[in-house]
Amino acid sequence: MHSYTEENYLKALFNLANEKGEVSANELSKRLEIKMPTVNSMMKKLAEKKLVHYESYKPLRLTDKGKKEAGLIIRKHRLTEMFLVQVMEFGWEQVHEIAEQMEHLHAPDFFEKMDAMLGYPTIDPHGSPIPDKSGKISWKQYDKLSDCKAGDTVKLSAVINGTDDFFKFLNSRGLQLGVKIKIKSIEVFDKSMHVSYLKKANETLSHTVTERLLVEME
Amino acid sequence: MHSYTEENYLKALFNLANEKGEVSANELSKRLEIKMPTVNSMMKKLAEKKLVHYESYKPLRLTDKGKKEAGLIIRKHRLTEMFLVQVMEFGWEQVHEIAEQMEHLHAPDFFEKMDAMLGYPTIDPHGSPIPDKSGKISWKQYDKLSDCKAGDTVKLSAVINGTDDFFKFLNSRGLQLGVKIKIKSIEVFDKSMHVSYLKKANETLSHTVTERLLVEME
DNA sequence: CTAATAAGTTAGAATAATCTAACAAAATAT
DNA sequence: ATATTTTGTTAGATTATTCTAACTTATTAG
Ligand SMILES: [Mn+2]
Ligand SMILES: [Mn+2]
Ligand SMILES: [Mn+2]
Ligand SMILES: [Mn+2]
Repeated sequence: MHSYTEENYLKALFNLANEKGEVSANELSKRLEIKMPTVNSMMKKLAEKKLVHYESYKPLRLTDKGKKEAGLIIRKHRLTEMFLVQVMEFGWEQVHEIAEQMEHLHAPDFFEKMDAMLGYPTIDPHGSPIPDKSGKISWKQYDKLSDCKAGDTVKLSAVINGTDDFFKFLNSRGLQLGVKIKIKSIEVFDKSMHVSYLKKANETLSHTVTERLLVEME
Repeated sequence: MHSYTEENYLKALFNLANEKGEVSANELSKRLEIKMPTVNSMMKKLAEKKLVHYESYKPLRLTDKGKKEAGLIIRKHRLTEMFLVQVMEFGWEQVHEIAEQMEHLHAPDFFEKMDAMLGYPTIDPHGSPIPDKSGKISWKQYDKLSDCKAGDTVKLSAVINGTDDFFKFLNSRGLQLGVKIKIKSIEVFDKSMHVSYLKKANETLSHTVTERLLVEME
């Protein structure tokens, strides 16, 4: 079995690879807030365990085994978040920190039960896909709201880089997953969008916001 | 904050103190399956942190602070067990191992929510008291079934030293908390009891069993 | 009341995870 | 094409948790 520490490295590697393609030791170090030499030796250790491909001065890559392990940890994280929201009635802004700890539990029955209680969900409360039991993720084709044009009508489907503050902002504007948003116009100046949704006829969303909202075209 | 490791020492000290009164380094070492010298240095470390009273060659004692910390960990353990049984429909024999891990989560909101969902329970699924929010435990006055006399009618209120196998044995006999048991006779030879309860007119319980069942007199 | 046994302690070593300082390689900017 | 900066690596140290071997104190049995 892998330690709590090793699991956090795997998960960070997996997430960085999906965000940026290649993963450098430097990015990993920043993401985990752990100094480079520590990361470097951990990479050698994970390479020993056949979880990472490591070659001096080359970008870091997870092996298939590493990807699977990471996927299974992320599965536990996202199932937990879904459980906390659906069953325990937490807000979507409250669940990440708790899931960050619970993802390290070694309790297959517990997560099986969660999964069943939730009806085998495929996305978490923030719209991110839940990896299957073999650790595989199926990515949806979402667009950033910031890449849409005036006149488009879209459905809010996922939130990325969601911090506590950002979720609170979305709550205060009544923005939840599933909400239909109509883009009325876009300011050339600062790329802010004038949109309407639900009972709101005219809301303004800054580029900082629209960049973090993933939508599906209607 | 205390490490996972330190928390397990505190909990073991607390439980041993309640079972046996005084706690020796030797017993603690056996309970935790950690060698004596390791336990010895951990005791010095916990003494530094004012969690344990340590004097060479004297029995170990938790400080008030230590008792409180231990109580709060046990609170999390037992709330978790109750949640797993009541909300997630696990069997009482399945929950201890999961709770053993979850008791170390640092997530006050999570346990608050559990507590509320359960209606602020005072006992766990095995009949053990759940410490309050200040870590205090209120002990109930239970008797061992093995200490009762022929003719007594009692209510099964708690199970001690409950292993997986023991819970499965109780399940197979339909013995749950709350069941009314009438003691028909006791074998002098081996102290086994002939009892009746529910629809069972004549069951035999060995001393090994009756010793682990705590009951209330009717 | 010794002698033997059990319990507790000290010393020294190992592994995991982290750090800082120093050095090497690769990438970037004149 | 060099100089500078950034990135990656190595070396050496630190803290936490554990161990075995050796020694000391306390308890128990004759
Ligand atoms: Mn999350
Ligand atoms: Mn984590
Ligand atoms: Mn338990
Ligand atoms: Mn534990």
